[in-house]
Amino acid sequence: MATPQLTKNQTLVMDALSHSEGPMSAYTILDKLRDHGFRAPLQVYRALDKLQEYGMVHRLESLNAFVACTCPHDHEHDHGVTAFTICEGCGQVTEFHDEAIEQRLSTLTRAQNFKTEKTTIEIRGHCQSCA
Amino acid sequence: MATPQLTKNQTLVMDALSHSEGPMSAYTILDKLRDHGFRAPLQVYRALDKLQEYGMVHRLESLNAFVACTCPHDHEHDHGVTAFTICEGCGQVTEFHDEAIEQRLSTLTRAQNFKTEKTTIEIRGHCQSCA
DNA sequence: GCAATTGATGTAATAACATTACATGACGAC
DNA sequence: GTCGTCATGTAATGTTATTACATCAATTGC
Repeated sequence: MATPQLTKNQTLVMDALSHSEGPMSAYTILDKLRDHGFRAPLQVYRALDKLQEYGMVHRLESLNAFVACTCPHDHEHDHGVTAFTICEGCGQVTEFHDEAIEQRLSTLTRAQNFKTEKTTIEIRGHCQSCA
Repeated sequence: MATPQLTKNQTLVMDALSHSEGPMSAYTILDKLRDHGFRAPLQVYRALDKLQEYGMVHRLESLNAFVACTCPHDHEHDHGVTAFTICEGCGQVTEFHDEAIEQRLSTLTRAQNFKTEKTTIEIRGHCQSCA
């Protein structure tokens, strides 16, 4: 999907996430953006929905939080399955992609005639520094 | 981990989940168990925590819901990584395990010196009937 | 026996996350 | 200009999860 011009709110949310060290909850983003006129959760959720649609933001299901995509490419093509390691110590999140896993999952879902729409892979643990 | 004798509340929650077609939220479980004396969310969450610890229940992060483990074995040994397909149509959840994926993830996390504690794999889509 | 500890339970209150409903404004197509 | 569409603003509410504190039962050590 081609990334369209972002709206004002989408830009604000994207910037907040980009400049953050780690993942942020919707309400944390809201608080960061109060100075910029944000008043209600919905403003954040609406922007996040679009940004996810554009592939610029990922939702971490196990944290109820959001991160900017760290993928070096632009977002004009699909990157397939996205996986994350999430450090319980420092909160660091690392995004990665792996063709082999993607293939294998595809084989397995195909075997049960399952039509995949979205795949979530999240690995909780401790990073090298926090082990 | 050897499965200990379940307490009264744990048994009630486990039975509720076992007899359910699909995943249930904590609050849905609570409602089902009002007749059995449950009054507060915490009673459910405490039981669920233990049941997950014993490997008898899995949490579906992308649904904020819980399912009984469908693994045919008893729960006295680790089954490694658990993955799920989740149908958006009928709500059916299928649990599966795959050695190849486990190996591959292990290799990848090892490469970043990441110590895995819990792995979440959830595939949202449509099952054969609902496609 | 009987403190002391541990683990399960009960209850209330609150925190954290997310959505519904409805109103308004900006802008291009026609 | 008016219609349709999309972004926005605001309030209210719904859903999920935790904190804090009190009680009770079983076990241990003395």
